[in-house]
Amino acid sequence: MPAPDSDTFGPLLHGAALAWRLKLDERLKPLGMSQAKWRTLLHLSRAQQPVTQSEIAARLGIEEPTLVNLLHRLEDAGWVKRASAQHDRRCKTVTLQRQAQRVIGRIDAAARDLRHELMSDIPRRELAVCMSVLSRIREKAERANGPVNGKRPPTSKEWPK
Amino acid sequence: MPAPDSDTFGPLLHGAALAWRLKLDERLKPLGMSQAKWRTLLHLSRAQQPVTQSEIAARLGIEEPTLVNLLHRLEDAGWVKRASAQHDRRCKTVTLQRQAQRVIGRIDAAARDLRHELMSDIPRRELAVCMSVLSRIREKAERANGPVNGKRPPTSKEWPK
DNA sequence: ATAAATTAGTTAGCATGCTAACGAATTCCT
DNA sequence: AGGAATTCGTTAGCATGCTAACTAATTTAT
Repeated sequence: MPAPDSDTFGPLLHGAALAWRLKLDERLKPLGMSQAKWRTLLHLSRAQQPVTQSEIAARLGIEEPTLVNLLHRLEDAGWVKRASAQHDRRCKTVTLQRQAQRVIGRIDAAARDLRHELMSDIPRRELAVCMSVLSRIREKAERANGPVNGKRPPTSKEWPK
Repeated sequence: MPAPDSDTFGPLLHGAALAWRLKLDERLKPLGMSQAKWRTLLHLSRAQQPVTQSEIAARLGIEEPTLVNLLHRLEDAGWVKRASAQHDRRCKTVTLQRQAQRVIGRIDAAARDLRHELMSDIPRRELAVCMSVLSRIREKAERANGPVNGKRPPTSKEWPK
């Protein structure tokens, strides 16, 4: 027996992540936002340079085809605009429309508020232990031997939360 | 400043949960399994009585329409069978086919192996701290005030992992 | 210089989740 | 008993992820 409660760690980890995500989604819904959308907008707002689609996909940890769909919806909703890049006609640069600039502050604030609500009264020492455990688990899960093939997931996702 | 690394806890939590799930999915893929499917099969295998669809949905933490689709795929693949219940003609009971019984042991073993690989060399005291932090966060995320409406998520999901 | 390889974006098709709206069966109330 | 409310399962339609296979453009290598 490695650890007393090892059998419930999985559900707990997934439950905590799920509850966090659902709560933020819930709060951002009135802004017409969903996780996929606001993550994309936040990333764009932080970029100094115009960004290409593959850069965004890599940063968000999703595949390009997934991003294409997402950008279509964001474009239809008037949040972003795509244009061909001059230096490389294969690329398209994605930029925020004016109205998107306005909501980004609200998205940021909601994420920050939630983070504080969820973690403010947890002693930082415990938080540090928890984070170190999670790091090791993520690390191992990303490197663990595959089933038969040695396939590897795309090493860690970014979460601008 | 509540905690030094509070800004990266969100990404870390989600990254760890994601990496864990991806790894298990990866290992079960050769069995023709995906998370949604093996979770359903595991639940059925543990039920003593025949189970109705709404019971399964509640246990898995998904909505009924979602389950309908999933059961269609499981039925097409020959894993489960549906039949109308006698006591209540609105209900259908779901039962495992013989071939499903055979893979359940393998699913269980894969989940157990992974759990041990990921957590075996983490000191149990640290694990306990981590779990207690995650519990508090999940708890709060599930109870935190909604955005405008007082909507509540369905309080914690089951993970037979 | 030009054929081969690579890269960026797209489309097609699937898996997994959701909400809304509905039909059929059952239960509840008077 | 009989109409109203509830419950179970379904369909329809959307959001978000994936892989595979394609086009167009650029870079690399001969």
